[in-house]
Amino acid sequence: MKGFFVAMEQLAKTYDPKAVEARLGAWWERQGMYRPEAQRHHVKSERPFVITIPPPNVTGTLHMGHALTSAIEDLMTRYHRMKGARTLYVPGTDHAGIATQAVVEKKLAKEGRNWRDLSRADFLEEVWDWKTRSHQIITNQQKTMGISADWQREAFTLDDARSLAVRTAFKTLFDRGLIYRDTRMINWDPVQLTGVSDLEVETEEEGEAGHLYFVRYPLQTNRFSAPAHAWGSGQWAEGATEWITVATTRPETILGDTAVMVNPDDERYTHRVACRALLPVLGREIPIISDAAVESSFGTGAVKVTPAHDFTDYDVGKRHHLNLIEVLDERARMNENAGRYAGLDRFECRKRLVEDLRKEGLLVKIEDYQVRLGRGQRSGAVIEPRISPQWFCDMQDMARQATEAVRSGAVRIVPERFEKTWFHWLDNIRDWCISRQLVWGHQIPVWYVIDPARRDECRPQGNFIPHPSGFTVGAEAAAGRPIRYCALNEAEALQAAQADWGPGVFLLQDTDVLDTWFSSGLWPFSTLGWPNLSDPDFKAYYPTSMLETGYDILFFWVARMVMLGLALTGKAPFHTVYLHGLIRTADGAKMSKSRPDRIIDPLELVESYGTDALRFYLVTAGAPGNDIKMDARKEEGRWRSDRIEGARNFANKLWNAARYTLARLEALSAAPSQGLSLADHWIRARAGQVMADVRRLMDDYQYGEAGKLLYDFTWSDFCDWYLELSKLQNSAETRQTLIEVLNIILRALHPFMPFITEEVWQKLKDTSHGDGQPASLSDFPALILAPYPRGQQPDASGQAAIASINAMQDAVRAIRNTRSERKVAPERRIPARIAAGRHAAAFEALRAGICALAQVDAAQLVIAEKLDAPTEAAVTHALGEVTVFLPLSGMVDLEAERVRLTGELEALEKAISKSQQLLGSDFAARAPAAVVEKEKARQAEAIAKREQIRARLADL
RNA sequence: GGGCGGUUAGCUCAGUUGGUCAGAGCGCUUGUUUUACACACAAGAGGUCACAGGUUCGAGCCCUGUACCGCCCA
Repeated sequence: MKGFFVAMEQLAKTYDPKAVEARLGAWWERQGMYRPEAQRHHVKSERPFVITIPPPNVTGTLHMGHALTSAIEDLMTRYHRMKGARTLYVPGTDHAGIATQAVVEKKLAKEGRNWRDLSRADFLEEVWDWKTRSHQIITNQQKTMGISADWQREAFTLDDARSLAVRTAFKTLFDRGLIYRDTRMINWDPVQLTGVSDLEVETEEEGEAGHLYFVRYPLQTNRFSAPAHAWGSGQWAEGATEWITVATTRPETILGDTAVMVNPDDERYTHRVACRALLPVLGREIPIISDAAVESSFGTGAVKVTPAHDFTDYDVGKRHHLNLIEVLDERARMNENAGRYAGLDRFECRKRLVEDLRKEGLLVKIEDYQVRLGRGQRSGAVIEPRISPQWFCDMQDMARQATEAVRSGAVRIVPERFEKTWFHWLDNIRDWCISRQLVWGHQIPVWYVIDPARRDECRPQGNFIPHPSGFTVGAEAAAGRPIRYCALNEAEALQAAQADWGPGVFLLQDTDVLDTWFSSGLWPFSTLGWPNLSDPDFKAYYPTSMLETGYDILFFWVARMVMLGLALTGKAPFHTVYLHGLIRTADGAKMSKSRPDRIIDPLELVESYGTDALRFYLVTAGAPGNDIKMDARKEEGRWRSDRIEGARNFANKLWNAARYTLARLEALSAAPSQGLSLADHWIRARAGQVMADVRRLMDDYQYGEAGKLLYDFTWSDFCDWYLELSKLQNSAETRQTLIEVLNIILRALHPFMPFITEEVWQKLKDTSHGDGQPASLSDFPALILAPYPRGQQPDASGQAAIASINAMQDAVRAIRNTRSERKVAPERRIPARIAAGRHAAAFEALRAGICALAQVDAAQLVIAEKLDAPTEAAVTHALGEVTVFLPLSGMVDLEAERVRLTGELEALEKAISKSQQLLGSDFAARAPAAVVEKEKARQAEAIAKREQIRARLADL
């Protein structure tokens, strides 16, 4: 027993994550255990498991969403590594063009500097500085989270290898005619001064508080052909006799109107079609047209048409050959076409124009209206539809292939319900605007042949560089030669151009950069050496196995990876997509979007509870694809969460179970062989049973359920029952069982709680040295590389052990219940008589355990197959096969006992008659035999109990 | 307007082939300094699984409809 206490002293009474996490993380990495090459123990038949990290943006720090990502991905990685697959988890970060640029712009603004005053080179230096700092924070966070990624393969979307991949991808698609440049209406961010894709525009579901303005336009008639008075005179419309009233939320765009339109089926306006109206302010003659695009129920049924500033109107304009008149500039200020309002911001213009309309008697009314505004995802600015030359990627064929990949099962989406979203989006896809007018990103690999006469005009003006497409040689001079070249680099472009144009040709590269998602879209293969098809990583690890991310970027990222992967590598880049839910704050707001004061740095929670607790919580908090509302609240400046606290308590439970077990192993090191006890047998059978379920759940992506199962097994079966029973056993077999079951628990829990399990496992390995150490313990240098436990359905004797222990547990609980109800003093040992039926032998074997667990007096414990009810007053528990009598002289209230038993009897009668009814119905004929048998057994047990209780009541 | 998800114990949530499925954690009540753990142990209270129909021998689980909440797309 001496060794017992010594060993106990060695481990702290409470688990201290700080003492082990950093040390173990560094050790695993230093030992190369995160690298696939280091896994000498891999099982040949297992396919490699490859997962690339969703590269976090280098905009700042990671939030809880990233922590969830890390927890799940690393769980998958560690699980497959332990299952014996060669495992590669590729880490990296994303340059996040528009987002990072916006963050750095803001940072400079805070310092009182305007980024547009800086040269591009100087600004880029600022961004790189930011990137470096952010990257450092992010990797520190990820290492703290314990992700077992191969850091030697770390990638960045803007590093040299990824840049080559981007240029190659662009050129490949360009050469296939799938990337083209065109001038069309796109979404324009007037704050960041760049085009953005459809996906980057966000619309508030309910709309925002705004107004609907009803404005009347005078119609041209014989007597009123044009305004005779100046705008602002108050008499502008003098002489007009007929009017058409339009409703608009954007009166300032009236200046760009080139028509008024009504629905062809709207009889109110039939007679107006083909009339001409006079545009307020400018007096421009515009036609009244009919087009089905108008909803008659909106406003007056007549709407203004501004083809240059509205998507619908743009299409209408094309159909009706209307003029395009732009009245807004790139910053959404009124331009020279706005007449007297030129130079005003759009909102200021709106105010003034509405006032002027009122003055001229053209404003009919203003109603409150919820306006659905599109806002830039990063800038929050109101997005303007704008006609602009941009690069596009033709999505039609790629989308079809991506659809087919999921439909055919080549790509599986988990949970399955997201497949519908996938199909819907891809079926309605529009071409992707891939160019951005930013500085931070992959410059488009296209070079223009510049007109020699205009070379000076293209020079940078401060930080502004004119787009070279405006300075190319003319068509005549080109004489059929290309005026732009797409190439992998400038040298190649120049070589190609010189072949056509001679040595003096002057080229300038396109100044636009690519949408960040274009480079992210190549991630699963750009990180593995593509476009070098003979790169060993590409050959060994592509296609990857798994893509794990939040469902909010299914379109942004996942769909584009599948499309680009299929188009460029001919293969879907992964076969499974696992989508997790979003982390929300206690009041349901999206964590990533919410106010900064609500964003939780995972490291704060790690500081409070430890990484393992945070990880276990995140993985078991919800079901796949479901959002997780965190219960975190701030107390005294510190984030607290009851759920994570629960996970921390579990870690501590495991720690103490191990602490006790390790001490016992020392104490039992010379224990004699006595054969497996019933308890030993039981816990082994249970372990096999539980692990079978855990494996099934893990392979079915039910990580939360698997975690809960292990939690219950560890806490209830192992700690509450087995460890308590083992205290009474001193055999070599019990020592062996302790080793094996703890070993199973540690291995099974490792993907959930990597640090504490490795720490304890190493100690178990040291303590259990010598013969009989399981191979899964002795043959591996670290738990991270040890095999995941196999499940095993219990054999007949295992099932018998489980049945007996279950019966014993029922008996013990019944006795404890009575002790508590009757307020028996905790230290008082009581007599008990147990009629255990077929479990009699088992109960006899468990005699000491029963006495210890239920505080029964060993001298007064009678166990037999059958027993007569005691003659003295006693409490009776009818437990089916087992009956427990507790003679508690002087403590049994006969009347109370009669009431209690009568109550039980009534419940049983009810259950029996319900059973009877069921068995008498079609159920017996229609339900599967096994189910019917079960029901019969249940009824039989109820009847047995009833008889026991009836007999007891008769005795009372 | 189209689509998806949610509505289960006071709170946060599990419950995937319809047959002990009515669960967990936290909280609550009552005991306990039991020599691994008070970050614990033991006992207990607490829900007609949103509502209305339907299918079925049998329905939180399948179908239809309704209400409310959330999200996505137009």
